[in-house]
Amino acid sequence: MLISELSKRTELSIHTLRYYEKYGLFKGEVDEKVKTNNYKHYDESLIEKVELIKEAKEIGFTLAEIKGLLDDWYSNKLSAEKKVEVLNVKIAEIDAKILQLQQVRKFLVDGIEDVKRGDC
Amino acid sequence: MLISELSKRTELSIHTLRYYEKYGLFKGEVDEKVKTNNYKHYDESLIEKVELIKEAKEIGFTLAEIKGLLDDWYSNKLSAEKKVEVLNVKIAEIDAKILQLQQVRKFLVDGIEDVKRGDC
DNA sequence: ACAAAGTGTAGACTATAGTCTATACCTTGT
DNA sequence: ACAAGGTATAGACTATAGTCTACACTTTGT
Repeated sequence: MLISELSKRTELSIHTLRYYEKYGLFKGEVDEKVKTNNYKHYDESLIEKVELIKEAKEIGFTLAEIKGLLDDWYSNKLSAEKKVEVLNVKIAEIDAKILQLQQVRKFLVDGIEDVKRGDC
Repeated sequence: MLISELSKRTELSIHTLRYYEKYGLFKGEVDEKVKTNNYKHYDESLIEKVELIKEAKEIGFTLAEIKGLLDDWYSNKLSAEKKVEVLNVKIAEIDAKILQLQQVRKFLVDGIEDVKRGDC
């Protein structure tokens, strides 16, 4: 698919997608058979990858971190053990974030109790 | 306490604290009895408030959102019902974030399974 | 009394992550 | 064939959240 379809299906602007591509989060392929243009084609599987990027961003990972993870993942320079290790580090980071969220959540729930008791 | 103590105890730089103060997240009080300077004094209770700001930031709230919440909270313009409502909205946002984290976590855990099965 | 360290303000600078504009070329429908 | 719309690239611009510098004044230790 071309950039506009990718944009529609991922609900990211063409600008943002190009920014991500230039950043190195993914890349499209120019059809070598076509000499008249250099339109880039994006694979069906990219949809899922972009969705993951979106999720990762929303939960607070930076583009640099996401790129690092994707690079490691698709490099084939990493052994299976290393890949598992990389993933476990990220899982630990996520668990830490979940804990923080639960702390702030508790703070807010306590706040509601205070209000209901008239302490505020 | 003065700014340097606040900085040490919150582990935020003086620059950042001044930025937050100027942003309106909190404010120090100038001692009216002292005419020679306009050093600002910060209340003991601010430590906890700043910690909350730090937590909220880390879990992805922007300064604008945090300011909105704090303003509502300390405004006394809100009825108890409104306050509870505001808090419930934030709790719902946090729950959504936790769900997202769990989704990405699952993705990574599945990734580990793939690696272990040799799919990657 | 003097130097060193603390405080306040303003404004410049940086990094991250876009977002937009201009320009030029290409494709498609009629 | 031609207008309308799609694509690529480069570079300018924006917003958020700091971070740093310069300058002036104040406080404190010796």
